[in-house]
Amino acid sequence: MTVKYKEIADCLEQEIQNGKFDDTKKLPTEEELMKKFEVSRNTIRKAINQLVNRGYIYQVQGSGMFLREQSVTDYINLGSLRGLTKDLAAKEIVTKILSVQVIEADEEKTKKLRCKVGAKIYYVKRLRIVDKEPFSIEISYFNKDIVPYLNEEIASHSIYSYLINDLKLNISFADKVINCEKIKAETAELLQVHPNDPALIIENTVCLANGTIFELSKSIFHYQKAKILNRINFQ
Amino acid sequence: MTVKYKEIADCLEQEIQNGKFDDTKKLPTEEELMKKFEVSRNTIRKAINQLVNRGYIYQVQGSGMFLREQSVTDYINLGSLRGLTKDLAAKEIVTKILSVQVIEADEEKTKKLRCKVGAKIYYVKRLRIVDKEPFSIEISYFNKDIVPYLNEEIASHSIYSYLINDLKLNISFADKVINCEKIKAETAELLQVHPNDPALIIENTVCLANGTIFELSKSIFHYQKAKILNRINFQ
DNA sequence: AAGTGGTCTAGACCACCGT
DNA sequence: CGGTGGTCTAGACCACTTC
Repeated sequence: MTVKYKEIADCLEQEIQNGKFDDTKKLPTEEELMKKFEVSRNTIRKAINQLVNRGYIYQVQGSGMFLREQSVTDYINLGSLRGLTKDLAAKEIVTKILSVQVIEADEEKTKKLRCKVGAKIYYVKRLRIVDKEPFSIEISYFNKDIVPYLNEEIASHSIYSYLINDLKLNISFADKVINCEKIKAETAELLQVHPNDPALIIENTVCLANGTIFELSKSIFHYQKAKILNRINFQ
Repeated sequence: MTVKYKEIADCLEQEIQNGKFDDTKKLPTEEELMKKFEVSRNTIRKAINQLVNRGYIYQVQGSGMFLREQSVTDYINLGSLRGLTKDLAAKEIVTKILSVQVIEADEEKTKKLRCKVGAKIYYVKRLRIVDKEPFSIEISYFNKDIVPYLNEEIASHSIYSYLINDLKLNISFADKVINCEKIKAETAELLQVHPNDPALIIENTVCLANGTIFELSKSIFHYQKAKILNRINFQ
């Protein structure tokens, strides 16, 4: 991960977050950045491209690179694959474990996780509490071939930190399907809403860099508390 | 728009959609594509990058480029900025105009559209009907400086086709905020659901390449019919 | 006309996958 | 080990914005 363009992107991201360009809303030119970081133009452009994709800036040909409006806190960031802990870093997040166990894949899980019937998978159900109020229910299934170990201790913090930093998993891409439904009675009770109230749902299929599916998850959000932000660029 | 890498990306996209690589689920190597299209490696890689961002393929270092699982046509594609007509191309879409008029910006619109108080803006309210059933209500506000003309005729087809192909607007990026709410009585009636049923909401702020905001919109979707798909890549 | 981003080339070397 | 993608460089020319 010691790659020049990512280091530059992370550095600039930090500077943006620290408000370094807030007065002009404008970044240095590509030439200036080339000199500052002592790299070629393509490397600068690749770093810049990261910031564009992360939703921080936009580029105007002939004019420059400018900050995008609005802070990104308080929203679930659909574009990141980092989990709630990172999205809502400014808030206090408590996780209550409802279940962590190894189960055998039934036919549906086999199909969705693309594993064999009877393969071992981790089943994790958690209640996420944000600023002391119930925020979401998260039900996850992990392929045990890829996530060989998991326990309540790990699940009560950030599973994604564990997967990335400890297991060194190379998480690469995901499909996310969003819809809304009437909430079921048992879930409603956990989220402290009424049965048949709305619920915002995100279903996730997450893959490693080699294309292997390693996680399925379903998150059910409190309809008054969860807002999803997605910044997109036309291509 | 006659740019090599985009032409190559569009060509490969077409081939993917035509099922050309369905047997192996694998694309030709970069070298093969360089020869086929007679361009440099960087240009091929830029084209490939488009396909990755559009959610068609993933790359595995040392191994090759592979198709992602088929994206179904029944989803609203959050990553595109093309409007419902393109997202649900396989379906019959009918648009019923509820209102098209020029209004003056109030304080709230002024702030969100970043225009002057009293500036002229188009207000468009439409009911979208998919396969003969009510699907969504779309309320849009366009800055009249940028969209000088609009009428029922245009609004009853694809506004985005008009903006891109006729007005030659350079639509570039957008913020999308998704949440869900209890639906209000008047909207419920239009979508043929019950008051207080769930509603899936997408609020959109859309910008041109130079950063100007030109559209605000709010789409209220039928909770049982709308599903949003988002394909993301970890960066 | 000067400044700044967008496209494209040619070539080098590295990192990872599979045999 | 050969094949294949990932990173990086140096330089050229084009397109758009701004003055």
